[in-house]
Amino acid sequence: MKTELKTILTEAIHSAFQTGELSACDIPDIEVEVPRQFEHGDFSTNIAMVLASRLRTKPRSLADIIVRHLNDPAGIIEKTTIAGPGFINFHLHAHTWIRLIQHIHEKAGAYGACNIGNGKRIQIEFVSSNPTGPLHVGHGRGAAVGDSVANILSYCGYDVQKEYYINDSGRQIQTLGRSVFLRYQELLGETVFFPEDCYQGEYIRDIALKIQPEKGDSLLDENDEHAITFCARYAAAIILEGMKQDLIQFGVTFDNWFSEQSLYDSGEVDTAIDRFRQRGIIYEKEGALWFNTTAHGDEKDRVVVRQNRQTTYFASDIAYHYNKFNRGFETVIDVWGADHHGYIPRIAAAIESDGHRRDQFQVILVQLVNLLRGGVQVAMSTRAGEFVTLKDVMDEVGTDAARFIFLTRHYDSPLDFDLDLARKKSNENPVYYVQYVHARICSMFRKAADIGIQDVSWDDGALKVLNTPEDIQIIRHIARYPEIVQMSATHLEPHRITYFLMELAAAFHAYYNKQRVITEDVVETRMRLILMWAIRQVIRNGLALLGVSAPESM
RNA sequence: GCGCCUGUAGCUCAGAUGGAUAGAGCAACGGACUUCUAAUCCGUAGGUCGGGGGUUCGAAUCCCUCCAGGCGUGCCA
Repeated sequence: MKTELKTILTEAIHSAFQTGELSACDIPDIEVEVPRQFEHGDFSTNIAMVLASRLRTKPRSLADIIVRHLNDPAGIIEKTTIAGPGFINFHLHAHTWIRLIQHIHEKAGAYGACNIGNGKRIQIEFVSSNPTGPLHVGHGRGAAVGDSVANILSYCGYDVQKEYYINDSGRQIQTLGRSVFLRYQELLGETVFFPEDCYQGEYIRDIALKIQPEKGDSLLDENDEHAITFCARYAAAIILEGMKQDLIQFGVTFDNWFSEQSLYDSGEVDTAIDRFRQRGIIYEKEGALWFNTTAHGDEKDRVVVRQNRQTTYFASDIAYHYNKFNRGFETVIDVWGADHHGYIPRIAAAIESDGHRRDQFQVILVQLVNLLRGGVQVAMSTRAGEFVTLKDVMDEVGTDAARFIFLTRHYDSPLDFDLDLARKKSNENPVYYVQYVHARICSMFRKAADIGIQDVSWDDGALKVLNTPEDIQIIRHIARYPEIVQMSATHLEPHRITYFLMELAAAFHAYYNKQRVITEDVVETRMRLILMWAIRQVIRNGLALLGVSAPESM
């Protein structure tokens, strides 16, 4: 609709150029938007005001000229007015709106999809939790955001790959091995000192318990280093498997699981270091190897290889991101916890040093989640092993509620996750509020089938029935959906869809209370059902992008 | 100290990438079920968009500055 109006406007301006009523100039991007006020019409444009400053004339008289040159061959506009400082407001014919329903019927599951991605290959890496403990709610938010962004991007024509980066190398894994080994020794009756920097959680004991029947007490005879390495691998595998199961329950699957260790095994870390070293980007100082990240705006250079010859995580991250781009992705998105934001400049520096543009690397920083129960914050401490896991939350409130609530905030804003609210089956719970729309419409269709109405495909008769103010209002609402999807794709912001759905749900429930759908008038009923069908489709499409189910009944 | 993020109704948050009279949910108050699912709806009340400057026809939105909060600032992960 907007594009049609833009075309009409562009032609009108050109036409005015030709008659000399406007002196020719470059036409800026024409903005057409939905006004806040209903009286301001269905769409409005500020083009006259923008042009006025260029042509140094009065916006209102300019608007007047443009309006006189408007040509609307398809007859979509009912009337055009000039208002305020120079807005041109368009009021569309009811049938223009109702025709949109036909469009939705044709597009169905693809209504809202677009091709702004044009097949561009894009990778999104998320969760990527170290396999040293179960996923907690914070990871859940990252998973919900990452998965939904991936859905949205592929819906908008991008070729998306979802990847999980497994930090299965380095000190944390060593610590994991040590923790498990200590618990294992403890289990076999040895008195051990369990240090504070080891993983305190009960799950460490559970893993040790699994090793015992397999290995007996034989690990005690091996040297500690071997035993710890064994425990580390064993534990990481179990934990990783658990995370995969949790993610499956959460409805998140990955296209690829990428191991950090593999970067060392394949020599890619060394290769990356050598390559940058040859180019002088990595240099030696005080016995360590440094990456010249300040050249790309970082505060200070960062160490890649320490004095003791051990590599830092930055080293493997350089190799990892190099590897990503080598796989042909045009854009790479990382989803991180907001506490890692200090890491962006150095990764960006590494990527730029490889000859990629800064905008080919995007980071979504997800703020933390506060769990609330009874209005009180649930204490969480990873260190002490006291945390509520993602699985706990899913089991308690369900995956739909969890996913939806994780997406009810901009990722940049901390999220209060109210467990009591999430479990509640009432209008206070936004998940049910939206899902209820779908269930209600499904119920109508069951009712309609009972009285013999089966076929609800588009019919031109709808043009005569769906023209009440209530109908037009809700059609205007669903008309905005494709733009919302596009915006959330370009901004990587799934919450826009969440909000859209909540608003659409409100509009539907209001409609439902005001306008009866199933009546004795079979023809009218069928026409109204055509609209209901479209609304249900939009709800379904939106929920799908969020990874939330659309139940037939509740 | 420096950097990033945040500051909008009593509370939790949206705000179309500069538009017209700033919105929603919760909480408060008053209403609506012999009705396609009341898991719903309608109404009332609530604001110095943290403060102050600037940019322009026009600012919650962009720039500067100050204040408050969060996070970061390792040869940690």
